[in-house]
Amino acid sequence: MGLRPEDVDRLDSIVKRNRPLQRGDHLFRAEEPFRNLFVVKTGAVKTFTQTNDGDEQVVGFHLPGEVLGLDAIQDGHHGCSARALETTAICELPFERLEDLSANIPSLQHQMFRLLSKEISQEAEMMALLGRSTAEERVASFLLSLSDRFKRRGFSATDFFLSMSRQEIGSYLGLALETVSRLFTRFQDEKILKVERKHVQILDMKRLRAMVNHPPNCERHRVNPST
Amino acid sequence: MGLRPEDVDRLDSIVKRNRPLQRGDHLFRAEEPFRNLFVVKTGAVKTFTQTNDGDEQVVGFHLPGEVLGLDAIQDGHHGCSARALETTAICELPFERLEDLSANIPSLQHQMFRLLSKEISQEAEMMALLGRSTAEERVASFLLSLSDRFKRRGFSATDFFLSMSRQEIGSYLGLALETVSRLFTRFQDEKILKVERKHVQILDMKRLRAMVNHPPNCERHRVNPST
DNA sequence: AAAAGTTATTGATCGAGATCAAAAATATTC
DNA sequence: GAATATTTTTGATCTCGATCAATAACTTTT
Repeated sequence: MGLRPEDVDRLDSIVKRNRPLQRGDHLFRAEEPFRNLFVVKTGAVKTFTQTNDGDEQVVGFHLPGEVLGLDAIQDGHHGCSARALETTAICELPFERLEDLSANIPSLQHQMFRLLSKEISQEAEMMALLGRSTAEERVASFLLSLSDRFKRRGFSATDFFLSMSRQEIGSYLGLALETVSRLFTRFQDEKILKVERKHVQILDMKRLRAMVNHPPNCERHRVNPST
Repeated sequence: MGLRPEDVDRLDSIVKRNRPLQRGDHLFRAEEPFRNLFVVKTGAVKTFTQTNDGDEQVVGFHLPGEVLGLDAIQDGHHGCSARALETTAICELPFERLEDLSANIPSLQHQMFRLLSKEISQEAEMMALLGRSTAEERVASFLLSLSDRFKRRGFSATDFFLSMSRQEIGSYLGLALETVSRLFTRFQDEKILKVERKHVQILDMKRLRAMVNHPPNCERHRVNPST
């Protein structure tokens, strides 16, 4: 990432490695004071908030290489809770030490700004998805996003396991769990996917991509027209 | 913000002030190279992207004191376009210079991290809103958000002008413009608002807040159940 | 391996909000 | 200020996806 080897060592020296989390273990809880950023090494984590009517709203899924806790820098408290979706190894980065290092290593400061900015871009994209698309488009986007992220980490882009339930996917995408399930079934009928419970294979990446770029009813029945 | 006076001078020395934008003028366009962050001094700006079917998707409204361009740090290109909604005064902050200064002024670096983190938190909140709430809740949230932001800047929290159209509000909230219009009418009938085209007065802040915290059908007809 | 609990699928029904349509109010142009 | 264009309001209808319900598949416990 453009850091000199000796700077990498300095960064490495502040990283704490803990014993792995088991499925269901909390990494942190909403309202807790913020001390560390967390990086997923292996496994998967969900972040979520409690809605006013008591049930949980998933705000993100975090795969290996991804950072958690960026929203908490703001006021020193976590705005959401984080739980492991499966056995998960995590690194801890004490944020104060990271700030000190950043002030002394310009390229690290730059990477930090980029990291935060990337999070902002991705969330903006998600807002656009939630604001305008059909259920079909949301599920397709979700699968493509997972596929990309697995690929980037060296896993298969077309054959992977979902570590989250239909319920959690639905909550994240603003859909009922039944709708998610039905779309998986439909995509399978259309030979776009092979789905067997948590095991997903993408058979026709092209058509999946086309769903996101050219939603089914481009002229009529759009969610947000300006015609 | 915890900066020493001499640091404020240094920060001030890199700020550029341009002539005001007129309604409809572009501040920047999607894909353009990123050089500066922008701060709204007076007026209002919308940011938006083009959807694949050609029309515009509003991703944010920016009022005095708010910063634009944070999503572009990531890869050096703007991910959305920005246009003035009314006559608007803007300050420009050359980002490279800001990075240099940040490396030398720890409290400035800290403020930068907080600023980026705040943007992440706010977008996460918006995602939650788009993911689970009814049209009523969205419009109520939107009005409360504007009210807060005006108040923070010393304007009236209960009496203000919308600089954006119903269309733009709808696009931002993931609703049809007709739905926005109908809700304004309904809130007026219920004596919660007085709306006269762009002029909004909040008559019953309590009930408006209650809509966001206790959505109408808390038990049934929720968008995302987990019962 | 049977029992109990979870999670996922599938079907039937219903409603919030999108879409279509037209009129009314406001803004802009000539 | 009449004419044209834009924005907003209001009404009627329709659809996607939520909700309700029941079964099926899988997991965990005993």
